[in-house]
Amino acid sequence: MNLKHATEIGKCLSNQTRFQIMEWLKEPEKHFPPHETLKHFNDGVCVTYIQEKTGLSQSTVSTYLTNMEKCGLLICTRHGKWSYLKRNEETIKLFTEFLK
Amino acid sequence: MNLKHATEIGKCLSNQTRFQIMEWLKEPEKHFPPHETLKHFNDGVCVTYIQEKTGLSQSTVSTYLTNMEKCGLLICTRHGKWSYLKRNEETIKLFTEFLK
DNA sequence: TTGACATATCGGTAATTATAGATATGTTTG
DNA sequence: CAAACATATCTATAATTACCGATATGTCAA
Repeated sequence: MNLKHATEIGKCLSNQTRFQIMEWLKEPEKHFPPHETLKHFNDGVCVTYIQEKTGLSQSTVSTYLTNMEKCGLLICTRHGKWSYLKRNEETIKLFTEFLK
Repeated sequence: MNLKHATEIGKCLSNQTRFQIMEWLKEPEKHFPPHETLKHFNDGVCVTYIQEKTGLSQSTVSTYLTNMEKCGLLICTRHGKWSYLKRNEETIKLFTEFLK
């Protein structure tokens, strides 16, 4: 973790919807309906569910999630036509340790 | 700490200069010259020193610091005509705990 | 292969933020 | 009180980000 990387993460956390997504993903089963094909949330939540919950457009949320993945806040796993997102606790830890 | 407050902090940390200030203030004696009137850095560093180190204008840095104080990232102590800024470790802790 | 669906990217406009200079406020000192 | 100095606030413009609709890409299932 360096200053530039940490600032990129700061940018992601500078928007209430994006920060909210990070919070929702702490407990997916609490905030999202179960997926049709997957029985668990091991790889997180699909883009559509997140998008619907935010109330923003598909393109906006897709861009959010892409950037959040780029800076390492989220991990994206593809299963068929779905992309599942989960928190990257490793990066979160590095970020918080860098800050304090 | 709630989502709105955490996002305000995120905004402060979304700019490289502001994040840098947080880092400098971890070890003031390492990054700033000693003050003329105060022998220690117990209350942090004066605005002028921070401003000079950033290379940005006085008004810009003053606004940065004001906002960083408003969201609780910094503590401002006035000594005569100088304002001294130091990190607010309490808020930083609450923020990092909220995120993880 | 084609249609349906999930996600990503592009291109544009509105909103917000960055940043500075000018000016105001508050404090010390002569 | 007046001058000098430290900091804060105001006003304006440039740069960036927010957000959407349209379109492209990728995948599955018939």
